[in-house]
Amino acid sequence: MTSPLTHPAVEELELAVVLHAFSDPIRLQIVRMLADEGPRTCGTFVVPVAKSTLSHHFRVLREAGVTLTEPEGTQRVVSLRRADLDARFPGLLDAVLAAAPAPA
Amino acid sequence: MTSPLTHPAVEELELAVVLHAFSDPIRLQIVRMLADEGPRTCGTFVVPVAKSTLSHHFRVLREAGVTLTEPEGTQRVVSLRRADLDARFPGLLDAVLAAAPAPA
DNA sequence: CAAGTTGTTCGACGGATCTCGTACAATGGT
DNA sequence: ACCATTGTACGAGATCCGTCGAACAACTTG
Repeated sequence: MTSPLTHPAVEELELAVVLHAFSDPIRLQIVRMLADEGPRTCGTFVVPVAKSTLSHHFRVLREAGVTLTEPEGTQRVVSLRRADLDARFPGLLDAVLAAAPAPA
Repeated sequence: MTSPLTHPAVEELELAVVLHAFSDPIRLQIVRMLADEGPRTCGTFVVPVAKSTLSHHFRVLREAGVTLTEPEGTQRVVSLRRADLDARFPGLLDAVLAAAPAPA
């Protein structure tokens, strides 16, 4: 609601940063939900953390270039930057998703 | 030289832990060297950190299940657990290696 | 305009991480 | 035996990370 929502460009994505974004159970869960059910607003993610913590994770994912966050009224729609990730790190997202928990 | 060199079993490998092991530039560099030139002793890795720091990174990689460390006289031979990683997280190692720096 | 909804920001806390230098252990060679 | 080589273990320090609650900002709706 304040910041200009900065996202890194495709050529700016760094492998170590993206991997670090993936290396947290909560964020992994978020990525999995995004992959399974498409873009959603922040509030629809049911994870066992406080709202501010969830906001923190969205920032990490966004700044790493994993997700795209777009304002939409009072809410924010979060989506996976699948094409960008595939272009920069071919196969990485698929491999992570294939191995991510709760594949059911 | 002291510890019994514990390695996690294949079924014990955790995605978040492995990803975290990959999410450091130095360790990424180590993994790349291992993939490119096969098993090597600890001392043959030329990285810009102190010896004790390098030892720390080897421990992180080993405990995550990324590498196998075997005593060999005074030295220790480090190798990639490629088959185990592929079995547990298909495509992950390849994707990381394909995206890792210094692909030349 | 007032109130409610949605999500961020801030400060704080505990714990983990990366880094180093020094000291130590284990093996091999002289 | 003694020493050199190889790598680990042990603090220690600085930084970062994940977590929370409380306060704030932005937009929608009554």
